Amino acid sequence: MPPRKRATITDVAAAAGVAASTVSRAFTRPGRVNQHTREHVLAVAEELGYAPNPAARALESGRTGTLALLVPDITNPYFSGVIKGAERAAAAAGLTLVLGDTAENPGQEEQLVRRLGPAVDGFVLSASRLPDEQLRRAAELNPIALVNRATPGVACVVADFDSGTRQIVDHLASLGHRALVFLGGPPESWSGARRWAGLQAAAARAGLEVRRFGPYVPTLGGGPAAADAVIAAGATAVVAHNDMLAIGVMQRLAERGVGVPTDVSVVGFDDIVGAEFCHPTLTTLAERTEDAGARAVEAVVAQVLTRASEPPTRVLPTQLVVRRSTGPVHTAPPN
Amino acid sequence: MPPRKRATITDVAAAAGVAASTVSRAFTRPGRVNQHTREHVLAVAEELGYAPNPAARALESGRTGTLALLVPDITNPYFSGVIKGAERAAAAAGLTLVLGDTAENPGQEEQLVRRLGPAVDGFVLSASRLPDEQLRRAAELNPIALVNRATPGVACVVADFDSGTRQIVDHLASLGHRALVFLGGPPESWSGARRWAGLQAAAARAGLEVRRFGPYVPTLGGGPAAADAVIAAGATAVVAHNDMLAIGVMQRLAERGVGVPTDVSVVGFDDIVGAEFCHPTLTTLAERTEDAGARAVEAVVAQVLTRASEPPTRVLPTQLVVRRSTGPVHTAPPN
DNA sequence: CAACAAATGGCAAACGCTTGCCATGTGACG
DNA sequence: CGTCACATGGCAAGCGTTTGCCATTTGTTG
Repeated sequence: MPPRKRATITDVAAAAGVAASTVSRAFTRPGRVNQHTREHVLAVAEELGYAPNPAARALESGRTGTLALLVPDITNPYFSGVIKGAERAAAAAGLTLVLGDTAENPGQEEQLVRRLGPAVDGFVLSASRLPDEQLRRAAELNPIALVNRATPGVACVVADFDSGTRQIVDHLASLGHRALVFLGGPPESWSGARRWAGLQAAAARAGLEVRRFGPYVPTLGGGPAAADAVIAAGATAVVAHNDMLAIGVMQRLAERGVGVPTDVSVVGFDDIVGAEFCHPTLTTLAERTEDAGARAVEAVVAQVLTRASEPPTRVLPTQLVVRRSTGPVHTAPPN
Repeated sequence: MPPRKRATITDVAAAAGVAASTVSRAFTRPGRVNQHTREHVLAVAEELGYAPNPAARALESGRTGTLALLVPDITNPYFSGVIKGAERAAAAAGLTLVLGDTAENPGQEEQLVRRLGPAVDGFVLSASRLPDEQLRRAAELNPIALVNRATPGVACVVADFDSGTRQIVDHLASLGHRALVFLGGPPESWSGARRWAGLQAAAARAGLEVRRFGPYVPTLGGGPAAADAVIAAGATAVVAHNDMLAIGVMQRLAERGVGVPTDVSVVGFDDIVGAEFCHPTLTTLAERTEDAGARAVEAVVAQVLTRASEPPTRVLPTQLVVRRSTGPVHTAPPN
C-alpha cells in the first residue's frame, strides 16, 4: 500500500488554475474572492479530497480550531455529562474537541497541558488537580476555563455546593439522623474540599455532628475500605465523595450484611447514570454537568475571541435526588 | 493579562548561545550533540518553559507524536476499557492520546477523521460506523487500527464472538431455555452483526429458536421499548446488544412486574462496570477491552514505524460472566 | 470619456521546526 | 608530524498555510 500523499493547497491551486493564496482565501475568507472562482476552487478541492493541514494552518495563524478537555478519569461516568455538554458547545462553535485523561495525576495533567498547549486554541480543565500557581501560569499561555475548580483570575464554572450540601444535611436531619460521616476523596480535589466545607457548615446550622474519613480512591474500588470504616464507627449516615465511591460502599455494606437504608443511609455526589440502577438506588446530589461543560467551552471561546480582562465565575445550581439509599434512622439493636 | 508569547526554539537557541538546529537536535537526536551542550540546552529550555510546537514539528517531519482514538459514545462505559488500554499503550510508546466522540454518527466520524487526519500519526477506530470503502480510503492516508470491526486490508483486533455467543447459548440451554430473543443495536454496528450471526449459529447447533427484535438504541433509554417487545412476545430469555440496553430492559421489566431471572433471563454484552452493581447483577459476555485498546495502539505504532504490507487481525478471547440475571426457565403460570 | 475606487488575484514573506549538507575541531593512527 | 575519520555545530532550505501588499481588471462617477 503506497502511503498516498495528501493533497496540498498547491495541488489544488494548480488543478484549479489559480494561486495558492486564492485557494486559501476561498476557504477562510469567503468574501475575499469572486463567488464564481470560489465555487470552482471548492469543487476542485473536494474532488482532490483536499483538507487544509491543521498544523500548517496553526503555524501561521496561531489558530487550530481545536479545544482540549482534560478530565481526571474518563472512566468515571460523572464526566460523561461534562463531555457531552462540551462537545455540543464546541460543535456549535465550529471547533473540534479532543479529550485527555489525566489519570487523577497532577504530573500527567501538567504534561498534557504542556504538550497540547501549542496545538489547541484553549483548554477546559475539569476538576483540575493542578495547584493554583500552575493554573495561573498555564492561563497566561492559553485560554482556560475550569470546571468545578475555582482559581482567582481564571474563568470557571462551579456547582453550588453550599446549597447542595445544605440540601443533603437537611434531608438527613429530617430523617432523624444526628450525625454523619463524610468519606473523602482525593486531597487535591477542589470540589472535595468544597463539599466537606459545605457539609460542616450545614451540619453546624442543623446541629448535626460530622466526621471525615479517608481519603479514599473515588471509585468502586475505594468502597470496601470506606465501608469497613463506616461499620467500625457505627455511623447511621454517610456522605461519599462521589457516586462511584458510594456505590462501592453499598456493595461492601451488603456483603457484610449491613442494610441500606435500614442500618445506614448513603448519599453520593454527581448523580451518575449508574445511580438509578444500583441497589438500592442512590440518593445523590445532581449537578448540571452538561451545562457546566457547555458553559466552560463558551468561556474559552469568549477568551479566544476577545481577551476579556476579568474572567467570569459561574455558579450552577445543584439538586438533591432522593432515591432509596436514604431512610429514617433505625435505633440500632431493635428497641 | 498580556497574552504572553510562548518561547520558541530560537529563543532557547539565543539564550543558550547555540544555533536553533542544535536545540532541535538536543531534543530529537540525543546522540547527535555533545552530552555537555545538550544538558545546557535542556536546562535553558526548561527555564524558559519551552515546549516544542507540535504543529511546526509536524509540518516538517510529518510526525506529531499524537494518536487519536475515536469511539461512538464516550458515555458508554464499555469504551472505558478500550480507552484505558489505549492510553497505557500510547504512553508506553511515548505518544499522546486524544479522544474523539463520534456520537454514533458516521458523518461525524468521517469529519473527525478528516480534520484530525493531518494532525495525528494514526487512528484507532473503535466500533467504527464507517462503511468499508471509506475505511479503506482513510487507511491510505493514515495508519489505522480497528477495534471490533473487521475490514480486509486494515489492521484490526476483534473479540471472539463465535465462541462468546456459543457460551451464551450453551448457558441458556443448560438452564432449560428453548428459545431466545436478540435485542439488536445500531444497524451499522459490525459487532452487532457478528453477535447476531454467532447467536444464530450457536442456537442452531443447540437446537434453540432465535428471533431478533430491534434495532434499539444501545443505551438505558432503549430499554423500555425493547422490554415491552419482550413482554409482548412472551420470551423467556433475551440477549441484548450490550449491557446498557440490557440494564435498561431490566429496569423496565421490574417496572412492569416481570421478574428477572424468574420470568425472563437477561444477558448482555461488554461486562461494563455497572453490570456488577445493577439489580439483579447482570450475566454478560466479557471482552478484554483493555487488551483490545492496547493491541490496537500497538498495531498503529507498528504501521507508523514500518509500512507493513499485510496488516494483522487479532482475535481476543471472550468470557461469559454468569451473575444473577439468568436462571432456569420457570414454566409460566406456576406449575 | 477621464479619473478614481472597489473588487479580485498573485507574490512573497513569514510561522517554528527539522534535516541534509558543509565547516571546523579533535583524537587516532601510521 | 601528516592524514584521516569522526564528532560536533551551524547554515539554509524547506514543510503547507496565511496574509500584507501590490497589480490588474472592472465598475462608478462627474
